[in-house]
Amino acid sequence: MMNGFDDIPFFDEEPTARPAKPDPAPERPQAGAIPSGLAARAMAARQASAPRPTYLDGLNPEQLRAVETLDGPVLVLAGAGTGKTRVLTTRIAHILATGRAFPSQILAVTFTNKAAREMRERITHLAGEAVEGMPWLGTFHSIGVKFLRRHAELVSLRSDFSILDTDDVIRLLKQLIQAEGLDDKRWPARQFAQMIDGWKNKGLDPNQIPEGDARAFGNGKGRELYTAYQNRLIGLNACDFGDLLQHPIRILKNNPDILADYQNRFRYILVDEYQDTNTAQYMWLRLLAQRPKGKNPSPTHPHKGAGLDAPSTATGRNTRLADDDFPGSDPQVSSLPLVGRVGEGSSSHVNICCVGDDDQAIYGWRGADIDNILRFEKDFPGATVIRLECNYRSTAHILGASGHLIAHNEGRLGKTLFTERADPDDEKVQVHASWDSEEEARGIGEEIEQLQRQKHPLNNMAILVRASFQMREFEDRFVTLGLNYRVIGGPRFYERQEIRDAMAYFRLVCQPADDLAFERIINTPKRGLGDTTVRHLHDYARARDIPMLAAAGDMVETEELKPKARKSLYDVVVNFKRWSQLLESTPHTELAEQILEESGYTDMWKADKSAEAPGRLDNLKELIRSMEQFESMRGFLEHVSLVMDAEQNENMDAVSIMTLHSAKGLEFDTVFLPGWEEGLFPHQRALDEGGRNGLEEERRLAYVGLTRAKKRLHIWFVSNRRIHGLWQSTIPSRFLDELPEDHVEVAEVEQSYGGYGRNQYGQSRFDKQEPFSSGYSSPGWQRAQANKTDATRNNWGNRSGHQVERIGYGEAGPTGRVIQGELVAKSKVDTPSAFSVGDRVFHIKFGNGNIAGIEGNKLTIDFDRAGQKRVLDGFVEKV
DNA sequence: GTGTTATGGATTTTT
DNA sequence: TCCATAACAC
Repeated sequence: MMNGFDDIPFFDEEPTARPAKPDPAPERPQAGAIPSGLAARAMAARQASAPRPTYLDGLNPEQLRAVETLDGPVLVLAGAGTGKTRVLTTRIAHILATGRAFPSQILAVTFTNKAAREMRERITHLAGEAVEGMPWLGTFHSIGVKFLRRHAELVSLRSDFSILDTDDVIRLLKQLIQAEGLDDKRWPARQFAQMIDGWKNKGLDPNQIPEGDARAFGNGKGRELYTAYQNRLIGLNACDFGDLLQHPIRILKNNPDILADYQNRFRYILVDEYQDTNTAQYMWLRLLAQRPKGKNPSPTHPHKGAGLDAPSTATGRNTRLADDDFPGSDPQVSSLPLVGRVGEGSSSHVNICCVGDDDQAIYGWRGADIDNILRFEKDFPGATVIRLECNYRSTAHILGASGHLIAHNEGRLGKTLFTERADPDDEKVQVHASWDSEEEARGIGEEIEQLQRQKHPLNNMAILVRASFQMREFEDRFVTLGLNYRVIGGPRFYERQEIRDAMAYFRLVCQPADDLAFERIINTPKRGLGDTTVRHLHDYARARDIPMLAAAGDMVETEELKPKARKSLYDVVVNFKRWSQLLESTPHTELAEQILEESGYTDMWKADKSAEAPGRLDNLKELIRSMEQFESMRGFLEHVSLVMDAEQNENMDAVSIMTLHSAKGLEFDTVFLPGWEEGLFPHQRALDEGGRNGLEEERRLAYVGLTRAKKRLHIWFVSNRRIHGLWQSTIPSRFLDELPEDHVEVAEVEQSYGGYGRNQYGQSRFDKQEPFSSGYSSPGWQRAQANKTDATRNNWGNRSGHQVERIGYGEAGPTGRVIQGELVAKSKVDTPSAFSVGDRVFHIKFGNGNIAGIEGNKLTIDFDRAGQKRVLDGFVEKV
């Protein structure tokens, strides 16, 4: 099987020693010419006798080493809360300050826009304005776009290509699937979109995908469909997200001169969150991090004498370096006097610095390959590996608990975090048991209110859940309590229907070939242009290989359409023609408003009587407002396609609710982790689909959760949870067993709730809870343990009495406890229910009742006290 | 061409 | 249970 990067040579293929570089004596800056900020500090740094620059103050020895080891490959293993971002930003400041590179010669990649933004801000803070000229600081995707806009023609695109989001992609794929004569229900476009995404994450084009993969979809037509999709994208002058990396890789591979150009340009490469890189990103990095081949234009000092602040110091010019002014291309720059210690960075290795934490790799499911970080030293021979293990975030208890948990994973690079903080008042990690998710939400609400009474800001608290369905219960509870909360993640501004519709109008005006935009809005608002008309247009356009808008322009001249549709379509065509003409002459916000007005789009929502309509109109206004910050409509569209998020209201004091995934990188004084039950966390599907690796990723996710907390960490689990409308009894997460006793205690269960079901139908397992300090010996805990083995049979997705596959480590873990039932396979067989209608049964949560109906293994039961509920048959017993 | 009922599926998510 | 999407009737 081709892996797509056989032809990328390794770094050490060219072991030739670099020529000796000039090492000019630093010049003394001229009095009065000293600019503020970075340059001044840089100059100070350059003087042998001068004290070390202030931006290095306060770094610990490892951090300092990570900042100052500028030559050759460096892997910084930065544990949670060890100052990763600080190292990264200081390192860049240091490179700039020592004059080793221009801002435009540094490639710094992140995964999210947020991380890129933060990095830019912090470098600016450290280094002053010079960094605003860092054109190659951004996400993999934004850098990919920038590259691709320049070289689009090499992959048959025009530089004004549009970027499709997942929604567009799915609609397009659906068309293609139907065009192949396949049943789009049997072969869902959504699933195929994920497959394509997976292939692109691995850097595979249609010819390279494994035969098995190709056959697995669409009656064996996977490869044809993928090919057709790529062709269609070119036809649409569009890219999907994967292409933003795929196309650049292809361009770099096929054009050695371009590759060499960029290899020369990027003197320093920095990568954030390296553990999350996928294969394609790895390939791209590896291409760029190679030594230029062949006719090497003196890589040692490609820009003679171009120390960073040479221009700014000497002339005051160029404090903001434009995109293209990398040294050598600008005679003014390259003729400036030699100032910095240029060329010192040269060695036999490339200056790539990757920062990451293998213990926080939680994106395997979307193509991230944790092996990239585990393999670093092999990939980059002679690499310096620096471990940041001093944690500045959490208490010793939190650190102890999380470290103990993550130690259960195999295949780690291995770090042990420590803290210098030792406060006897720090509380241990608390584990709370509750009866069901409602009580869980109540309990956490109480705790929050308690903290609030002690004047702790809500902004410093967060609830981190495994799956987003868990959020609702908290929201409901907080609404009744009148407690401010903020949901992070969730549906985003630019994904709202009205925003996407409006954007489709704008897209079509800027890019008349954007058929997907055309199809989205041609009948929005309703114009009587339904499926049949669209199909006509589609066929016409396909037959002549022209965009649909153009086809519409043609067809209104013919008699093919019914008069009504024809008139309607004519109006649309004329409108778009007019708007396109106004594009250059009218201010873009004005034009945007005009488009939404004249198309009848805003009227559509004004006429809508539903509750959401006014909100949607507000959103449209907000959209126009946010356009103001951009120079043109095109610039705005580009921004939106890459930056899908819009900032939240941060002025309000509110508890944050989010998934564990979106919590990565954040920290809070108090963190609540609800839902630590088998099946939910670790999630059953992760176990089913990912096996041991899946479990380890779940454990890393748990580790991420634990390490978000600075002072207080409260973990909760429930005995009963409703999943897909069915009540199921649950058992505590195995991760709870993996927490060390000396840092954890079981919180007292407050009796005040008197929740329904609790004392009526028997005691909760944790009613008589004793703290962990007495060992895991409390009756409740023992019962839970007993239940655990027992309940494995009745576990999620498992039907009563089915066979259970046990794959254990077999060995005692660090707790000294044997982990059993490591993975619980999902049963696929539906055995007929052993119950019949009318049977009298007992359920642990709802008590006694009579079976009213049976569908497979799902029972509908009329309970004496709880009313009618649906439960799985495994959770009731005959009485 | 549009409004209403059935069906099925239901981690995690960035760009 | 609950949501989105899809087939169906008007």
